[in-house]
Amino acid sequence: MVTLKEIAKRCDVSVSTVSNILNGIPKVSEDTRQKVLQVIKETGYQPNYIAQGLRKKKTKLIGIIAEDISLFSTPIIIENIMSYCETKNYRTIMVNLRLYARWNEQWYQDEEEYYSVLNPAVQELLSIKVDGIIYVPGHARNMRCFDENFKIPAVMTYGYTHSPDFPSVVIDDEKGGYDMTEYLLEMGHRRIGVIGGRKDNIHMDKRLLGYQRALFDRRIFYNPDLVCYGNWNRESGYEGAETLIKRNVTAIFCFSDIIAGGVYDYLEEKGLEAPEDISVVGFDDQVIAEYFRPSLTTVALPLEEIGKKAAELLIRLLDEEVGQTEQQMSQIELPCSVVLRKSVKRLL
Amino acid sequence: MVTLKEIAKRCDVSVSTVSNILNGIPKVSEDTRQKVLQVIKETGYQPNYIAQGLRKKKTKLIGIIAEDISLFSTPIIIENIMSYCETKNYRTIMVNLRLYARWNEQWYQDEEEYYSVLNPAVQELLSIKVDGIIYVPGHARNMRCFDENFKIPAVMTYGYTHSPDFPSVVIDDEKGGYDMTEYLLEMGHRRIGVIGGRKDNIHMDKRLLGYQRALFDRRIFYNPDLVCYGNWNRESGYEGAETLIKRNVTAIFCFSDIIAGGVYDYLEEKGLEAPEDISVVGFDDQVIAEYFRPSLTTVALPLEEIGKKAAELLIRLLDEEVGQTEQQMSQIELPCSVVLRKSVKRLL
DNA sequence: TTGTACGCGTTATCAG
DNA sequence: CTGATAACGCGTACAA
Repeated sequence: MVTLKEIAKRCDVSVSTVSNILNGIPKVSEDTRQKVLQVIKETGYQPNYIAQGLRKKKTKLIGIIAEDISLFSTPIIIENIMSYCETKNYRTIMVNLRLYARWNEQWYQDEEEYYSVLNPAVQELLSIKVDGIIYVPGHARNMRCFDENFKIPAVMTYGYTHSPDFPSVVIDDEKGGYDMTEYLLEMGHRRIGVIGGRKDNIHMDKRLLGYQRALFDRRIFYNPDLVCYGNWNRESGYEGAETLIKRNVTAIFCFSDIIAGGVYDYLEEKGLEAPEDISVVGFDDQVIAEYFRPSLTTVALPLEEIGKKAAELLIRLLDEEVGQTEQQMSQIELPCSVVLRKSVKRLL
Repeated sequence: MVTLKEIAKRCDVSVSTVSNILNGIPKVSEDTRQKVLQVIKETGYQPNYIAQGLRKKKTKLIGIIAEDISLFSTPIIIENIMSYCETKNYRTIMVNLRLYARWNEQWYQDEEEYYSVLNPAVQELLSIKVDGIIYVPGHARNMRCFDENFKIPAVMTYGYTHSPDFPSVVIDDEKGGYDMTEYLLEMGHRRIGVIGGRKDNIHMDKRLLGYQRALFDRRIFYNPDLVCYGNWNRESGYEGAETLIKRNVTAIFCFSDIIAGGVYDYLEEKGLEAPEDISVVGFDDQVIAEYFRPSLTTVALPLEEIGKKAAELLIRLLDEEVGQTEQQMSQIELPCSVVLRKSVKRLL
């Protein structure tokens, strides 16, 4: 690694002079300035960020903790965090907890195990002296990643912190559920089945709430028999489809695209076709939605906006040294959008 | 951050004593040992890795440079790197170049721009004092990421370094192309079309070479008219299908699953069906392959193995201080595997 | 323009 | 057995 000292030696000047030049301190002769800049260019010198931070107390480095980068939502959020940070001259670095690969969905069960993975990761970022941290979980839930006396600013994406100290940027699941249900109602559907995840899951509860509210606004009775709980996976979709079709629904609202994949599986097996025989919609707008036949009408998550907003929030915290007062927006909800494709039929 | 000094103060001992206890140096009374360990547990103290590295010259930290974590192959490779590192008690940290998001496929064109992104990322990892680096590109090509006098060990995945200093772990594209072609031949196909990427692309060239060799081994003449160059995307698949079907192929070998998606688009539009009217196979075994109707027979990349092997190589370099001599295996090729699904029909 | 103390948390060394 | 202190690395700030 090329250091300041080396540059100084090559130019026969002191480290101070080189440092001054780099920091734009004017009291340097033009001659030495040119010479030093030349050598810096030749050697490709770049400052050691850690050493800089040692004195300046600011590293201009933001740490990202991802629960699992293999989940479809994570890279998109991270990409947008990074993109925004770059425009504000912050660099980023990332640690990956690999929770999903490690424990396959069970990670939020055992607190102790969770912290045994989280804490070293946090320590790693603190060692590096990041100025702030953004946390990117795999799915929405109530989070307690950092305790109250955590020293540096942190922002939560996707999850709920319920803490004014750590703002969170979440998706508006309820409105997503509402909008899609409203769309199906608009298309003439009245018996709309639902297949989702487990009962205590935040996504599940909020989307279902939106579904109920949309029905209610049209004065349609909510029928719990048309709601299937499951595991967010393809099998749940298959089983849910079987149940719901027996109960004569005209449309199935899957709370994930993967579930919709299972519904398609069932339809294919029974020789049925969407949207002719039954309408199917999803949630997430994963890449696969576009490859389904027929392509899947679904609800797109505002992942780009989440990343951008979280970065924006953190950097504001960092640059403006906002007091606790300004943190009214300690929770920001971002809207989903319905993406129309070809899996819904208009009735009548 | 809890520091050694704090622990020492709380226990009324010196930092040296605490440090000795943590490092298992035996000349400490059992009493103080217990007390200190107790306090360490209570406070959740964890050593500052950077400070440790300052003296020990080893941080037990491995840096990963990803060209773009949004590409399907990257998270899988990284996941497996990390998983292996963890078993060997190495921690990992990652920087993301975002090349794809930045320049959309054009990143390998302009050297200067490329290095303007790569160099700060490398510097970031060097600042942090990682013990070694693994590079994860978005696609295979010849790489010169690090110059000869780069100080720390580095391993390349996916790309070709052609340098004994930096071993690379790559996929055996040629054998992948061979095996799939051989499978199609085995199924009775003789006129097999190909749709791939651009001409100078390593994946394209090697897969095509495998295709040719498989034909040759069966004494079938290679017909360049049955090979369509393109952009690896859905549109290329659509256009390629149009061309190849006019030329009466019975099977189309798409060099990516995405291309196969375009072929399916074309078939649907023309009222044709795979595999009845024509057989279609892909390459990559992305998640979408399983959601295609009919599900897509394709070639799976050894991404897990790449990640694991790269980590293994790097850690061996790190732990054993191998001399240049032992680095015979400066390039390791890992085999792909054919995944049979439902998009191929047996002829006759 | 230069010399040099200082910032950080840990470990190594040596004295008590 | 325990503790004081130097050293590690590199860049910045301030006095000279």
